[in-house]
Amino acid sequence: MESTSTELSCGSCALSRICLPAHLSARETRILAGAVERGRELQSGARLIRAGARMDALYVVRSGSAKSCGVMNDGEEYVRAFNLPGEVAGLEGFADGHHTCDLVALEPLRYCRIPLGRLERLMETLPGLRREVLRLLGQSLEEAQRMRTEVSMVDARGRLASFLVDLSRRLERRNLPPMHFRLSMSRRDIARHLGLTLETVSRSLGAFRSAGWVEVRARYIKLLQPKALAALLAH
Amino acid sequence: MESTSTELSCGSCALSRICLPAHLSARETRILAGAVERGRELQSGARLIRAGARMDALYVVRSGSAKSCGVMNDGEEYVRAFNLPGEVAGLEGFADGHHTCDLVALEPLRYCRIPLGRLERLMETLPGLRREVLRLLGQSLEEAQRMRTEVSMVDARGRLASFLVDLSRRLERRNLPPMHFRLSMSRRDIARHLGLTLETVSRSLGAFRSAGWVEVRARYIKLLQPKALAALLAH
DNA sequence: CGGCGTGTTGATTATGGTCAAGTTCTGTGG
DNA sequence: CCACAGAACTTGACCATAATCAACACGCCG
Repeated sequence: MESTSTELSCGSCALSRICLPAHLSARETRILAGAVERGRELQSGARLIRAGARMDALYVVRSGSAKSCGVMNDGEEYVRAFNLPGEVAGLEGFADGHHTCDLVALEPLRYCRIPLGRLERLMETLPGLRREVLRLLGQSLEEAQRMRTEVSMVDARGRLASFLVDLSRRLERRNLPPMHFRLSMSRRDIARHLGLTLETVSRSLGAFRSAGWVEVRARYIKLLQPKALAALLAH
Repeated sequence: MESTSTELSCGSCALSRICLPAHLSARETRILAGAVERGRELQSGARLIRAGARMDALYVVRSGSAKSCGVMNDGEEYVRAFNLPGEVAGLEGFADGHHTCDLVALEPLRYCRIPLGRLERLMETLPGLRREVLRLLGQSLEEAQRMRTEVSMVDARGRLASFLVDLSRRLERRNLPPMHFRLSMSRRDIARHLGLTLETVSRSLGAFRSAGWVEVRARYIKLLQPKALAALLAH
């Protein structure tokens, strides 16, 4: 949990428009920055949060990406979410003070950490931060509920299309190329996230490629006709 | 939004152990109660929250039940949640200040309402209320994420069994008979909630009946072997 | 009693899961 | 740099589950 002087503060962080300080005033951002700890770089596969562990902080991805995942009682893995830079993970721990799923790095990962005690104290005095945490939770809730209806109402290709389009949109917000990117997660992870098998993910990608909507080479994806993909959502 | 003197205050409400005041001190409960408005009785089918409307309050079911629902772009209805007495609805509105789904009464419904402005002001001074709202959001998030993995990993009977067992558990918390109850929602609503068709719900119920696990007469359900139902979740 | 909404049951079909065989990618060590 | 091994991915054949289409029964209202 070292913090060197060369590290960015929230105010000057490239992610400040996307991350927690998004709607905070300059003063609030400065105060929040004082509570943020910067973690050392983790390697791929490292576990930042463990299911069952006491929730002691919020974690924010600074660079790299992660998956929020766990195992069902039958041993099958599930993937609740993928986390890109600027996204906050571990919010579900507010339910009872314990995390219910793991947070695992998908590639070399840097992160920030906001100890819960300090967060609670800051929320007492910073109304903007209070609103922001509520907004984050509301957003995660809305997202989870939307995903749930999608999994139950949309077919395999529609779900994969939605996943790709959503990913593209999130990359765009981060000023990363939205039409040509590398998937940091395996087909299996995508499948577990969308409630499919990896074979179906593979086949659906193949169908998109045959239709000329995407170019696929291993984990590199190029969206050629995002509108055609988005149209699959209408069913 | 009338409030008569015969109405219960939060402190003496039978739901106080389940509802928002669950983890508040007596003092905090008393202060919260001052902010709570009691709505008049709505009839079945009435819409308490409309998708797209500005979020102006939190709503709590006091008696009766409701569904949180909406329509997909293809016109199909989906059901995000059913709300029992003591449960808070509309939390997803924290995302951007607007509701994304309707809240519809399934039977004659009474409710409480906490205007957002007053809630925010109270959260400034009541740390317990702050924690409680975060807990509620965390719980809804955890629930939505759990449901999502369930819809994608568990088969039709497993999902229906889970639904019945969960309903039973929630009724028990409210000191209502957990083994013999009336479903306030139609088969269609259950199907839309679980990502199934109403035929599949009907057939699965039929299978449970044949197995001797439940008694079904119209909307009246009697759980005979809840353990057998719960065992379906292991898959 | 009649009519409609709600629910049940049956026959058929289609989507995606399962099992299996191969191919490509990636990283490692000679 | 190449050879190799193991993982990740693709593709195919077959099958099971639940969706669809359809007919019918029940229950609740007038």
